[in-house]
Amino acid sequence: MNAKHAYNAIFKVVNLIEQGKVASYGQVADLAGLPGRARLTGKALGHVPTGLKVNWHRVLRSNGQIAFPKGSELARLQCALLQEEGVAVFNNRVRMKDFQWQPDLYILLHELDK
DNA sequence: CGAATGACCTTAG
DNA sequence: CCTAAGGCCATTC
Repeated sequence: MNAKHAYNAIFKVVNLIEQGKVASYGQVADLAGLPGRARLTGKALGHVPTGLKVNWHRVLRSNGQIAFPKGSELARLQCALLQEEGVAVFNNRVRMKDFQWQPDLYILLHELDK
């Protein structure tokens, strides 16, 4: 599997995350068939092809923290986007217990197997 | 081609 | 709560 396919798989998984829910980089990597490559997820989200819409703001660190330094432009943006979707963000962080995405395995297999 | 660099993770202290 | 260390690996320099 080359990098291009990996990126596609990642984008696909990220776009499957439902509104009002969040997932971690590692979780996305796993579901995309890239176990142990959480960093690649971050890499991918940092190089989204222009014109392609990706729900990057629903992806957080495994502990629920936003991956950007607090106060940075991107952090503020991600915060705002999440709150618009009903996800409570406190001090640059989300309570994973309350908002973590529970993937629908049926849809997941159906979507990724093509 | 080797070294540095990340939108990371987990465990241990 | 925090730091440190070890693992991961595509991309860039």
